[in-house]
Amino acid sequence: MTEKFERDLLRGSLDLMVLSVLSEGSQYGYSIQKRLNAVSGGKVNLAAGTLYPLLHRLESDKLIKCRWDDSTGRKRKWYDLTATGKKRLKTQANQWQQYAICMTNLIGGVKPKRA
Amino acid sequence: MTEKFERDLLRGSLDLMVLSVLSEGSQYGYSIQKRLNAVSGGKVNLAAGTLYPLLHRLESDKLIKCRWDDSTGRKRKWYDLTATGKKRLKTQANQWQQYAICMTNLIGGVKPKRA
DNA sequence: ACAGCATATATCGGACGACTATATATAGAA
DNA sequence: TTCTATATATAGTCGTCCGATATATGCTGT
Repeated sequence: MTEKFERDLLRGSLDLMVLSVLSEGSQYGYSIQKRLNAVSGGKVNLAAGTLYPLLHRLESDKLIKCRWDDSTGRKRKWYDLTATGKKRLKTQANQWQQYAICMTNLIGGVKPKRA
Repeated sequence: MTEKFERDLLRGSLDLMVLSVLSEGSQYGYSIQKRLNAVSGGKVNLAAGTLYPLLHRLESDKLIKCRWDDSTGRKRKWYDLTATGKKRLKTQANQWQQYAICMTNLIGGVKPKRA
């Protein structure tokens, strides 16, 4: 059931999704994956081949930073937002909201299949 | 100034945008471009190299149909939604709204865990 | 008449990212 | 031991958004 969102619908907001999740606190890749899945009711189900390259990209853009840590009993790569990342999160979220308003106007105008 | 939305933000919803515009009635490529620009306050500014291939794709998917007409004084390629296209518009709009809810939750701070 | 610009459509090639497939390794359960 | 879930990684594929480029017409100003 719970069908996934279409591929390209997520493109362009996946970065924002991950940054948002990380704004809740430290996470590692796998936990981000599970968190997004939970929050979306199963509709965002990132493949590992999507997630890890994405994290590497965010890291090389200095939006997030990582550290290996096994003090929780298992070796994991923990990620945190950088200051730049927090700023980016804000501007991206803002832009997304403007985009959403625009889309809502467009779609909203769809409605009436005449009386 | 009105900056354009980031490239990939629109990816995945451009089809929906165009279908929405066409639900208002017959339009030709150039007018769709101008209409989206107006509705978005200048933030959606499709390149011709984006728009026309997109229209061709929607047409080959039988979501829209076209006819050349110059009775308005100029030769233009007019597009209309097909029955399939109208159906697709509804399901896509619906899916987008679910996606928007999901994003809003995330951006909104995902808020309180448990309880 | 002509220049210049907006209108109008079209295609090609580049860039980039989501996804599939594949690989590796460890922890816990059967 | 075997199987599954956890955990990370990369290579290759594919779709599409966009810039560049091409062509043609209509209008406006000089």
